[in-house]
Amino acid sequence: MNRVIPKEEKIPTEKRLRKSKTRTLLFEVLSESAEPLSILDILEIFASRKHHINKTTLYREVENLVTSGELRAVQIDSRRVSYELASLDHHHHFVCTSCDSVADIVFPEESIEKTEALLEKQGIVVTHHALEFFGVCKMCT
Amino acid sequence: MNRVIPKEEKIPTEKRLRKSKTRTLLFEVLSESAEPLSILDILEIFASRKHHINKTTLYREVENLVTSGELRAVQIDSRRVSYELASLDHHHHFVCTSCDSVADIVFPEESIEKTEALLEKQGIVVTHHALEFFGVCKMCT
DNA sequence: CTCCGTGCAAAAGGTTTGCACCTGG
DNA sequence: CCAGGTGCAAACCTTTTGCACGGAG
Repeated sequence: MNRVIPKEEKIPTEKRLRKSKTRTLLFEVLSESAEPLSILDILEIFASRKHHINKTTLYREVENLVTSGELRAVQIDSRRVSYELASLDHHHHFVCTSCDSVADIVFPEESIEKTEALLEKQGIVVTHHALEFFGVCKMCT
Repeated sequence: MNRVIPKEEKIPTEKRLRKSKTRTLLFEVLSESAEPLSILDILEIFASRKHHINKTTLYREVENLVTSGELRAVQIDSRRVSYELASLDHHHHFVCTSCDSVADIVFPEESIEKTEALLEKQGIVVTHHALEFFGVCKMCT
């Protein structure tokens, strides 16, 4: 796992994150995963690796990393939020409604950019967008 | 030939929905609303109209209507699901992360259709998609 | 008379909070 | 030391389930 950690510009409100086994393992697990993981997924994987971690702690850890911009929250399942590395290239998801698997999708962004430009012209600030496709994957048909 | 005696099994037919004050009011409220409503929103509106309705009942009612294809579930807030009339033209949403308001967005579908065709060619069945833009609306800037 | 609509209580399941203690820098 | 990391219990909030009854068709 080779991650470049951006030099901090010492913004007073920002937490300085320390090293911790949990955080290291979290990045490891996320970069090995082909799809975004929910808190409960991560908890399970941690357990299988004999790293005992409290659920609450993990929730807080993940929130820290989302705030600091290292993780991205992804809403795939209406019941739970999943997370992926923010360092991944911008992409979208295909979600199989049968087995809940998730695959990355590349999508030409021009039309999205055009729409965003249109919105900006109306005085709206667009920060990000999400595009998901739903259906049945090859394995499930 | 060992002819199997046909069982009087009910083929899972759809529920026949009866008339009910709740359902009528639900459609009324949803068609008057400019944005998708969550269960709790609806409950509040019902209360303001002096129509007492149990939360559980509403959950079930809405689920029935989603199943029968009259409502569409929309995931805008990670914490709760919202609903809109399925009879609305296909569209997407802009969500203001400051005031949580939602506006409909028209978006050229060609690129999405192209991507869907590509997926179908890979043996994937695409049933639907969702596209949301997030940012700050005019009122909040 | 048979489903569907409804209410109430309680459970379920994901997420957050409060408090206390530990620990890296 | 001190702020961040951690654990535990309990609260919170949305959604689901079980059970019972009444009413439309």
